Order: sequence, then structure tokens, then C-alpha cells
Amino acid sequence: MQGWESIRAEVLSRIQTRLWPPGGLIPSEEALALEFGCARATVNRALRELALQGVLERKRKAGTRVAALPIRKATLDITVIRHDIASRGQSYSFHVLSQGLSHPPLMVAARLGLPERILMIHLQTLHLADGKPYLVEDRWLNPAILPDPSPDFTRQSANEWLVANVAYTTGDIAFSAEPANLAEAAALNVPPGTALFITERATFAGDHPITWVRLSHRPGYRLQTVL
Amino acid sequence: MQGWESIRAEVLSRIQTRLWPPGGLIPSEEALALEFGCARATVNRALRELALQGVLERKRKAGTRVAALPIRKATLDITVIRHDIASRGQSYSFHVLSQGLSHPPLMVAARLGLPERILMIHLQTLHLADGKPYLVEDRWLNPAILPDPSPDFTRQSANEWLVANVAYTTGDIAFSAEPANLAEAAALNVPPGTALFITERATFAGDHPITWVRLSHRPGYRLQTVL
DNA sequence: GAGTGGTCTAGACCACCAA
DNA sequence: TGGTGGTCTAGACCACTCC
Repeated sequence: MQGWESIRAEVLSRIQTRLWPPGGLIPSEEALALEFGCARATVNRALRELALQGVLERKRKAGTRVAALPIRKATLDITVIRHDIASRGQSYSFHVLSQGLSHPPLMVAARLGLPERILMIHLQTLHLADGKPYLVEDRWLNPAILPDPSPDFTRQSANEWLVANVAYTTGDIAFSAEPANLAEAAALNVPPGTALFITERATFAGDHPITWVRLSHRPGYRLQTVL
Repeated sequence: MQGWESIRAEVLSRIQTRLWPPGGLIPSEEALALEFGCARATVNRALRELALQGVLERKRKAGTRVAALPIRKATLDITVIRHDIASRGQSYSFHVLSQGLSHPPLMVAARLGLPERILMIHLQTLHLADGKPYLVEDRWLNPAILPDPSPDFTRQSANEWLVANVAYTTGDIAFSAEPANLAEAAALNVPPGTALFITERATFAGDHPITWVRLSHRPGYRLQTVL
């Protein structure tokens, strides 16, 4: 093995064997470049990667330390719902439950930084995998970002229209567990109060609020990833 | 603004304005380096970053394309429980509910790739924030990795002993929502069936199984991050 | 075969910040 | 104020893969 990956592996190995203990200072990039017989840029690439991963902590002048309490970073892939279902080999379909213009709940307006009294597009959509309920989408859209006339969300889901037509740059996402309310229970065909996995996301293009969405997943849903 | 970050910003801007549409090919690194008046390595750094983020798709010879269906990557920080609580300004404490040697459930053994009939250390711990139940930890430990005599997990939590003494390299993590079982309900002081946010994690050092743990969070827990 | 991204080099300048 | 990481350059070779 060669290249910066071999250096990353060697550094990780020295950390695991406690040759470089947690909290300890490791040699400078220059020293390591000399030891490994490579350019400093190559060492930099390896150490930068490990710092991103949370294994190392780097500061100018202070040097590079092994993280005392490593903060592992897990990465989750946020995909289009259709892809999520299709990649499991199931057929995808969706059904718009309701659609209209109304005032958003206080929480939604607050999350998007919009006045409470604004009128937003409210969409409730059921997504199905192999014809069975997969998740309920409760979405509030900022009408200011839509073209005139507004797209037909019964043909192309709002989810996909947005990724195709609004290249968003920022947002935040939250996961939680909540009991199914009456609407969710009816849509997913489960008893009210059933534990549901909830994804909530607010999306902005720059400072411009785009949409807020809440996804209520069917029971048994798992969000998985590797560390 | 200068440097590779300005190039990343410019590329992002061209994507958002549809100058470079989704699925479209963008100029080669060499061409962009010429246009921006910088070295190819600088362009490479910017494009590589965007590819990691899921905005671009890169292939040798084929060139660089704007991702047609962008797969956004959310990163979650996996911390030590004590830190999680302390960073919210609350005081941390924990209490071992039960401790012993027994045969793991089939699912735990399977996840770790261990035979079902092996004896593992089984620990149930309640973690508290400001003296109130915060989460229940249900952990199975591979005894093979423990020193003799075994550490006293009533003094230092298994969670922290592991990060301090076993530098693990791999693992997987899953999030779900489940109704509280009787033990969880009693520990967290909530009615059975309450929707709980569950984190399950399997940890390995190389191919060597270390531990499997299930964290049942108190109601209202949210896992949040920015995109 | 040829064009692209992936990586490496040797050198350089700079920003930061602990001593 | 000196040492460290952060970044950039100009050039080079290679691996991959589409044509």
C-alpha cells in the first residue's frame, strides 16, 4: 500500500496501540514527512482526513493531538424518497391526501423565520412501497418560490420537484420518536399512539426559506449507517 | 475571498443558477484552473470537497457531473453520553441497574458475529441529567476484550471506559422508534408503550467484536444536525 | 488510445497563536 | 517571535475508463 491512505493507516495504528496516547501530541507534519519519506502535503492530507473524522485535533503552533474523547462522526445519506424505496427493490407510488393554502402552525413559521400570518401551501402526501403505506409527508411550502402557475404536485411529488428545481444550500434536520396522531394513524393504518420515527427538516436557499417538512415513517423503520 | 473555498462557492453558484444544470458535465479541472487562474490542485480540492458532499459526481475520463439527484450527507456527532448532557449545561450522573454474565439474545449475537451460546457481560445503566432519567443503556460486552480483573463499571461507565481503553475503528449504528417495554418504562418513569427514540450500535476493533449497545432515550429527545 | 481525475513532489508564503 | 498547520504552485506520473 502506498500514498496518503497508508499514512492514515499507520497513524491510526499508532493511536490504537497507544504509542500515541489519547490527548498526546504527535510529531509535526514536517517530522512525519521526513520519517515516511514523502512530501509534507501527503502527510497533511492524511492528518486532515483524520481530523475531519474526529480522531485528531489540530491547531496551528499547538500541533496535532490525539483526541482525548473522540467525537465520532456518522454520515447519513439524505435521499429522495423514491430512491430510498426503489433501492430496496420495492415499487414506489404516492398519493396526495390534501392540498391547500393556509396559515402555518407557530412552530413551522418560527423554524423558517416567517411571520405567522403568512399564507403557505400545505401538502399532505402518503408515500407507498409496493402499495403499502411507507411514510406520511406533511409539508409547508413558501409560495414565493413557486412559479406561476404552481406545479401539479399530484403528478410529480413536491419532494422531487424541489430537488430538481430549487438547488438548496443549507438546512437543518432533526430525528425523533413520537406517538402517531390521528391523521398519521389513519394514513399509515396503525393504531393511534404507535411509536413512529419522525424526520423534520427545514430548508433554505441562502436566507430564503423554502420549505418545512415532517416525515412520519411506518413502524419498523430504521435509519442505518456505518461509522 | 480567495483560495479553494472561493472556487467551491463559485461552482456552487453556477449550479444553483442552472448555468451548470443537474446531470450536466462541467469543465475539466485543467480548464477551470486556467479560467480561475490557479493551479489544478486548487480546483481539485474544491471539486473533491463538493463531490464528498454529494453535489458532484466524478469519474476518471468521464469527467465531473452535477449530481442529478443530489444525495445530501448529514453528519451526526457521536459523543460520550456525559458530554452530551454536560454540553447542555446539565449535571450528569449514572446508575448501574443490573450487571451480570449471561447468554446474549440471538439478535445481539448475530449482529456481533458471535456464537449464541457464548457468555457475555450484560450491563443495564440509567443515565441521568440533573438527576432526572435521560436514557437507559442496555449493553452486551465481549468478555474477551476486558482485562483481569474486570473494570468496575459502577465507578466509570462502560461507555467511557471503552472510548478510553479500546480504540475502535469500525461499527454501525441504527436509529429507530419503538414503544417502551416494561423495563425501559420503569427506568425512565414513563408509561409502557411510550414512543422512545432508540439508538443501536455494534462496535468492532478490526474483525474483533467489542460491544453491542441499545440506548433508549427519554421522550422528547431529538437528534439534530445541519445539512 | 487518449482524456480525465487521483495523487505526489519540492518548494513557498502566510495566518495563527503558544511560549 | 518562532513553530505549526493551511494553503497554493508548477510540474509530474499514474489509474481508470470511455471511445
